[in-house]
Amino acid sequence: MVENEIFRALADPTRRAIFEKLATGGMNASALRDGIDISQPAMSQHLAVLRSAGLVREERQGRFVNYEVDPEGLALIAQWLAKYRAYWPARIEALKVLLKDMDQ
Amino acid sequence: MVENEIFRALADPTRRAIFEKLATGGMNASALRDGIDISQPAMSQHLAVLRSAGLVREERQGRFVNYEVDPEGLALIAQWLAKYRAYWPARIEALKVLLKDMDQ
DNA sequence: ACGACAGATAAGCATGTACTTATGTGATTC
DNA sequence: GAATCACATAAGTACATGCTTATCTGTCGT
Repeated sequence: MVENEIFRALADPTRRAIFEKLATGGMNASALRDGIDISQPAMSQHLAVLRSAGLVREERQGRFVNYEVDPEGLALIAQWLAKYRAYWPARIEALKVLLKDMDQ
Repeated sequence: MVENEIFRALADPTRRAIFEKLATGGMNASALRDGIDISQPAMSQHLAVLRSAGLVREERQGRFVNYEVDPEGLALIAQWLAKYRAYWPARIEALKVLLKDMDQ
């Protein structure tokens, strides 16, 4: 089950921090490390989890590996969330505004 | 951090199943149990986790406790997701359709 | 070809988590 | 008011998870 890996991946605060940083722009694993207090193997392991969850994708560039946000994972969360749209109250307005933004 | 509790709560497949069932309509803890193979204490513990994450809320009714989906938690996920709207590709179309649904 | 570098993988360990059984707490029924 | 019911809590246990240190793989510069 794909949702399982996604939510499991995001359940860890360090992993969310990595994802958030990656969302500011693609970068390699070393660049990701500074600012976050984490060892090289730990980072590598976290990236592997995020990648297998479809939240992040990699691209080899010589001896560097460039990581970037994979929209696939985000889309799956949105799909999951959409199943419960019946429970959305007034916040729908906010979402509509957001949608308009995306549309331009 | 609230996001932490939410994602942690949803990381467990049993808990997602409970939430999903609850999304079909509020019900008490015993009613939630049938169909899902789970002991009474386990259910109680899962509900406590979902509740403290803001995904579910309870209402005492005599000796029963009625549970229902709490929109608060869902809204927080949506907010989290919105931070990454820059990464949404063509799926925006799908979301727009969804939005139209919600709007009617 | 060799050393340095970016990153992945392996193995071990400490802590977290989801379950179990047992028991506690209120509300209901007789 | 005693038994029963719905649910919560406690304590223990097996397994998952995130870290560590050590090592491996592959690429680059010289």
